[in-house]
Amino acid sequence: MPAPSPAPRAASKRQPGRARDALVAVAAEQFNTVGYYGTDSNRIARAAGYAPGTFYNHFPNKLAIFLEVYENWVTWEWQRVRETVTAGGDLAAMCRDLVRRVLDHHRKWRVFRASLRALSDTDPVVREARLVQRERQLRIMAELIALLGAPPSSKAEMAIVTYTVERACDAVADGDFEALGVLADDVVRYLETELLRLVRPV
Amino acid sequence: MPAPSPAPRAASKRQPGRARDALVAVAAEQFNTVGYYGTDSNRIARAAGYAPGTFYNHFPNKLAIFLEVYENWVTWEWQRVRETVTAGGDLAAMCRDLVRRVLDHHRKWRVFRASLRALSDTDPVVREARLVQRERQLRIMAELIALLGAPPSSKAEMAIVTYTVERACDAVADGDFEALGVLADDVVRYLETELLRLVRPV
Amino acid sequence: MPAPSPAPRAASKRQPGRARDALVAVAAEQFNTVGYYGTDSNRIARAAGYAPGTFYNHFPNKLAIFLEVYENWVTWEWQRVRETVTAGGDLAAMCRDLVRRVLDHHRKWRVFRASLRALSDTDPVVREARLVQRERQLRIMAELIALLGAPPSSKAEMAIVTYTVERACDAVADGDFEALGVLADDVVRYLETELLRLVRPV
Amino acid sequence: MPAPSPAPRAASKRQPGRARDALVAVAAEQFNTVGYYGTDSNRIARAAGYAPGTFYNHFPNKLAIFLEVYENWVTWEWQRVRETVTAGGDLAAMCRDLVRRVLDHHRKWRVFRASLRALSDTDPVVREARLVQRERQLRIMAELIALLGAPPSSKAEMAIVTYTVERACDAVADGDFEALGVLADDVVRYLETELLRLVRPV
DNA sequence: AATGAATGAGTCTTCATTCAT
DNA sequence: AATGAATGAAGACTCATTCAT
Repeated sequence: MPAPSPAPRAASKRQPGRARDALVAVAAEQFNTVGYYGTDSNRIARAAGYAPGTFYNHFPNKLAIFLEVYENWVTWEWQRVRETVTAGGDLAAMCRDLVRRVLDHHRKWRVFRASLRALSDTDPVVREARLVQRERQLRIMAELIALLGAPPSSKAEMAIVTYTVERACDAVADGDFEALGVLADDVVRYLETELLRLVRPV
Repeated sequence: MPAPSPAPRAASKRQPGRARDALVAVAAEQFNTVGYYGTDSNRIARAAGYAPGTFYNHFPNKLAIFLEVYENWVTWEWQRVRETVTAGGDLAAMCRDLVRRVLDHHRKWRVFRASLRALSDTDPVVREARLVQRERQLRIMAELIALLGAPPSSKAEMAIVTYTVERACDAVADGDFEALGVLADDVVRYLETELLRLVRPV
Repeated sequence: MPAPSPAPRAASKRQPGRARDALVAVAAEQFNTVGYYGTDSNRIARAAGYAPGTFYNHFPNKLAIFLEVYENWVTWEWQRVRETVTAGGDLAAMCRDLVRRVLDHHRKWRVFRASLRALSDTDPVVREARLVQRERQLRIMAELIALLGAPPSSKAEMAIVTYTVERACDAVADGDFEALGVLADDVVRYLETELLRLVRPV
Repeated sequence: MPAPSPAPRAASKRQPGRARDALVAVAAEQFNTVGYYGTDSNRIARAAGYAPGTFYNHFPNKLAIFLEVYENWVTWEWQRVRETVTAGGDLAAMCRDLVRRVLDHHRKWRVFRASLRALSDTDPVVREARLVQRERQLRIMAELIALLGAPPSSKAEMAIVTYTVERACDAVADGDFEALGVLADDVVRYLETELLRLVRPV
């Protein structure tokens, strides 16, 4: 029995797609600040400049926007990877650049990734979404390896490298190594080597 | 941490330490079933055979019991590792056994580990606790390596192997590899090799 | 993520069963004032002198307390019927008294009955509960008829009379007849006759 | 009220009255499926092939369309009754036919009638509307009785029969009798007899 | 006449935590 | 040590209604 409400506001907001984008942007920022459970859908809407109800005009529930943020995140990451790869140049330098960029991305999205990892172990929907994104990443990886003229790697190899790099980046981003008195540089070098091995042409 | 035991009968109450143990056992099981946020402190108490208030006679808050479960978890894991190492025998066989056991442990505590990973990225208290346990693990690892007569490894090396094994085990436990059509056996072999490299005497 | 809350209040309230009774009483009154959909669980609790959460310590949801009010309602009604029947005396006078009392009861619970009727056509749980209460009423009716020495009626007869009386009482209570310019007395006389026919010994 | 027709194609829009009819048809179907409170005005519009705003171009609020559905319902019911009566023939056969048709109608609109009954006990506007329709029904009834050459009945008599038939039909439609193990046939025969008594010429 | 994005108060429900007994 | 009724702030989600276009 919702009571009648007054009319909507700002005319500036009536552009279609505007609200959805604003919502996703704010959600990404919130998830990356206070985590999934610390984020409240009403706050996302308010912070984006809308009323709570607007959120549910664009997403069926909180999880849906989280999944959308996730998909965007993967897209962003691989766009940067592709940029680096297509820029060409020395292989070793490229690997260095790659690791640096991926690391930056993980560093920036530390808390969001924490939530993602946590949820995918608890929520079947997130788990499924993650699998989908992983497949996507493997496909892109294979494509980029081919682009470099390297021999195709086995799915197992690629999967292991993907997980290793990802986890290591998360760890560096989380400051785990640093906190343990280990130079992150050592880890970075390790990752660069692993990558180089993967993309080195015969 | 012994496997969760059934809730104590009324008759078994009022024995010192009894309630606390029962609560921790039930909490471990709950965290490993529905995750941290899915676990209800009242429910822990009830499932253990006590009233909600009793929970707070033994733990200041929900996080405290989670941390206790975590510490128990680490203790238990390394007890098994130590057993395997001290049993002696062929190095390669030992590594195989080690990986298998650790894998089993992660598999069994899959959901709990998911929550732990998630929380440590969001909650500073959990993060701190995790660091403490990591140091502990590194110390135990160095000790066991020495026990085997292998040359001491760098902290970086050990940390990397620790993270790699841990993440890989989590991934296998989560069925990630399986879902991707990659045989987990390949991963297992990879881990065995990494371990062997670490503990091999000069 | 509910925030920690301060301690409970009034010591006078800690008597077990007290809260539940107060909640049911207030709920009955609310349902009978603004209907099921107009009643809010937080308001029930507050009006009973408790916090919102207390409601859910006693009932799983709003429907549950509605059902409890319903069951109580039936119990009250038939207690009054039984009183009248066991009081003995002239059959015709008894029927007059019966109709008057049932009518009073329906008049008093007009709005609640409106909600009950509406819900039982929409909600399968309420529908089921209603059937259960109907059976109960039929059993009591048969028992009372036997008590009066009247020959047993068929289930069909009793069911029809039950429905007729019930609907007619609802209609009178709702003021339908009155509003139509028909004297409610005519209806009442009709019901008395029907009842008398049912309970008249051979 | 003709049976709800499928939502109009885009091509059929912009014809005067078209939208209003489509909205009413969909609303009737929705009210009869999920009840008044289960029906969403936005959904009515969408299902009819229009945007939410269009709904409020044709009706001031949700209640208004409900009332319109109700009026249509009554009109339709009495059209069928009139058809049967004017068809002439044997009185007893006619009464049988009448009861069957009214029963069918109630059966088909079971859930809608449930909502109507509920609302009229809670909402004064619906209550008023119902009274208006009742008067209308009584007028039609008197007219039809005269048509049959039967002596005029008292308003009380007609009102009682109207209520009885209505409630009994609702009960049969709801399956109440069936659920109680009573053959609906018995009820039907009872209603036929009551009707016959009403329309039988001296 | 139609649109549809936006509104926002309202409502149910949860659960970590307290404290008088 | 144990109890368990009570707390109450928080948060997800709904939906009748509006209005600028």
